[in-house]
Amino acid sequence: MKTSESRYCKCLYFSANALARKVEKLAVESWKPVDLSPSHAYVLLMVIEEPGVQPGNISNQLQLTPSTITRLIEKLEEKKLVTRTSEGKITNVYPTSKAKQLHPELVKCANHFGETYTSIFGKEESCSMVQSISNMADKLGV
Amino acid sequence: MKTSESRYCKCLYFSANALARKVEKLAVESWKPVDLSPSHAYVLLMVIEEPGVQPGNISNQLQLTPSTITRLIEKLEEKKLVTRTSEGKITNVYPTSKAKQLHPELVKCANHFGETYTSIFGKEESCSMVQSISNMADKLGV
DNA sequence: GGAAAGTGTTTGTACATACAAATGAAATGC
DNA sequence: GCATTTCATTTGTATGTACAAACACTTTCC
Repeated sequence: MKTSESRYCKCLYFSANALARKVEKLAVESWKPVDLSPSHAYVLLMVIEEPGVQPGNISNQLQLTPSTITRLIEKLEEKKLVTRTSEGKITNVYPTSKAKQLHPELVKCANHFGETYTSIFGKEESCSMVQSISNMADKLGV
Repeated sequence: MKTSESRYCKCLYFSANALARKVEKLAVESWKPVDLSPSHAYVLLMVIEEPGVQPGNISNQLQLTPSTITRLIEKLEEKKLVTRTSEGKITNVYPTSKAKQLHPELVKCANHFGETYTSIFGKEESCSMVQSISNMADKLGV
């Protein structure tokens, strides 16, 4: 069933959620090769590309709450992909060598994801829509 | 932090999710007066406006899986807002009188929600964005 | 220098949703 | 007319995320 066949498609509530869920599905598929969920994968990417990065920083970049980041990091720690060290009130997260080895694969998945939706929507369209969507999110405030 | 300040804002994954989460927050706020979550409220609206509607139909319109609809209906049943009757393999959902009394209030909340985001984005912009977002969701298939 | 306010992180808990499998009923095929 | 497939719904279970409170450390200010 197409979203546009729904009486409720005219409501931002459903369209925004429907889009997010479908994008999520696509993303999950893209990251299957590394056996990580999209969120875990992006956290790991950040940690690899900026070793020692702090949870609060990840939280800001990924637009997820600090508690969510803690949970994501816990999982990555279980998988021996990152380690945490605490000094004082701040925590630093570092990639393990296992994670570093995985880096190229992660990048490949990220690219694949991007290419998939770009090929569906077209290049211009993709960029402008992502831009507009980010803009809307911003306007809706913190 | 604005979405646009994130390095990852250029990725559809984050922008779509960030938007959905912020819209969700706004919607939750709008439906506080009737003490229902947005999804519950929309299911209830459908049931009131189309008494006897079937879960599968609700599922299609609201773009949520059948199991999710079952859960939403269960909650509404607990709250004495709907009743279910099964004949054969099909189930019909009916509003209680309590629910019917609530109808005007529900409509008010729905309108308030719509007006809120329209006033934030502007009328044209709102419509065209909802349209584009629905379109994108459609293009992402099933 | 000690109390109060602030900051970064984690923990407890709750909710929305999905997927997969189970159920129960109807339709189809041979 | 029974076996098989299909369909609508429900149940069991898992995941992703958030909020609120707790914690641990820092900074500020008198």
